[in-house]
Amino acid sequence: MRLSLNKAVMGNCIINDNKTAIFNAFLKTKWLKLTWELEKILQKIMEMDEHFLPEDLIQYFEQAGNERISRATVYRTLKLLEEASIINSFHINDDFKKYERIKAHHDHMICNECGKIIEFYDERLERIQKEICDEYGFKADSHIMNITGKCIDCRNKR
Amino acid sequence: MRLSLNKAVMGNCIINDNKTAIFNAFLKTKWLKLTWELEKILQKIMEMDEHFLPEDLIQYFEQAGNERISRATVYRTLKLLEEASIINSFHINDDFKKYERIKAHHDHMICNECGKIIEFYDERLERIQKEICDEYGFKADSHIMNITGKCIDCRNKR
DNA sequence: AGCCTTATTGAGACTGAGTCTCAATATAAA
DNA sequence: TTTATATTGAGACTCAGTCTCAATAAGGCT
Ligand SMILES: [Mn+2]
Ligand SMILES: [Mn+2]
Ligand SMILES: [Zn+2]
Ligand SMILES: [Zn+2]
Repeated sequence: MRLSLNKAVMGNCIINDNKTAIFNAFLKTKWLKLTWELEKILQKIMEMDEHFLPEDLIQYFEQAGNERISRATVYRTLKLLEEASIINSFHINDDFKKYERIKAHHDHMICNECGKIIEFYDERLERIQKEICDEYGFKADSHIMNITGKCIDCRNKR
Repeated sequence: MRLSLNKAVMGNCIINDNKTAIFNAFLKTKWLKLTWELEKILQKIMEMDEHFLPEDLIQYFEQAGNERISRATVYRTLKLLEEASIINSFHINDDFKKYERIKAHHDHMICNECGKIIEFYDERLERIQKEICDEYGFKADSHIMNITGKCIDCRNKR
């Protein structure tokens, strides 16, 4: 199914949805075009669980009743959204790449018993990281910090 | 090629090589057997670059002139060595899983221009992580912290 | 040293996440 | 509306990693 980006759709997204406007601005800088598919994918990401797999989106857009978008387009769009700093990706252990919407920067604790992901942010950690980078003359542009172990709930079970 | 684990080989490895002894002890706890292949793989890892890919080992053991060990065995052995805490794995960005020998714990800065990996260790970082985990009642058993950006050499080129 | 149970090996088939191709189609700027 | 350029989807493809299974090796026991 191919729909055109008519005024009604534009009215929903470009005017009212901040994220779509940001994404469109990003696309313009690279002479890329905003399509109906990109909008739908971004919209779906916004209503989904914060941490998701590409496969989650692919399945959604394969389900009868939902708009159909191909796996190729889903992957292409995820790359663009990451470049546009709207989403973020990271690996948990051996598994696949996971994505999350970018809100404020945070790090992760991952329970290897129940799989729960706890987000935290600590100013001291960030400051010290900055100091260490300065010592090495390293200009950081991002970092990932994942702590794995056992969450409080799983520890209490027993 | 299949060789038996004769006394000469044992003499080289089990008696003299601390790591092989440790690995063997680990294997015993799981009723697994120490084979000539496992020894060769561990030995090769010890003489290789500190950060390596499974594919590096596979290629080595496929080269004419070297002992032949299958890709299945390489992958199986890497898993065992990781379980035995002799090696460690982590992801850099989108890429594959990388392994490294475990020495002392350290974190990584990764230059996304030249690919260089800088290792560092900072007591303050570790202490604060511990404090944060305590706050959440989270029992950490490991963490990965990778900072990506531009190293000093790449910054000076220009 | 030899027996015997159990674990390991390698060839190659297989899986599945992610990429690529290309003709048909949509976008956006003029 | 026209036109140049970007995007899409179907499905082939890649390739890291896993699995299968018959042949073989390890090592505990006597
Ligand atoms: Mn998160
Ligand atoms: Mn390292
Ligand atoms: Zn848990
Ligand atoms: Zn560099």
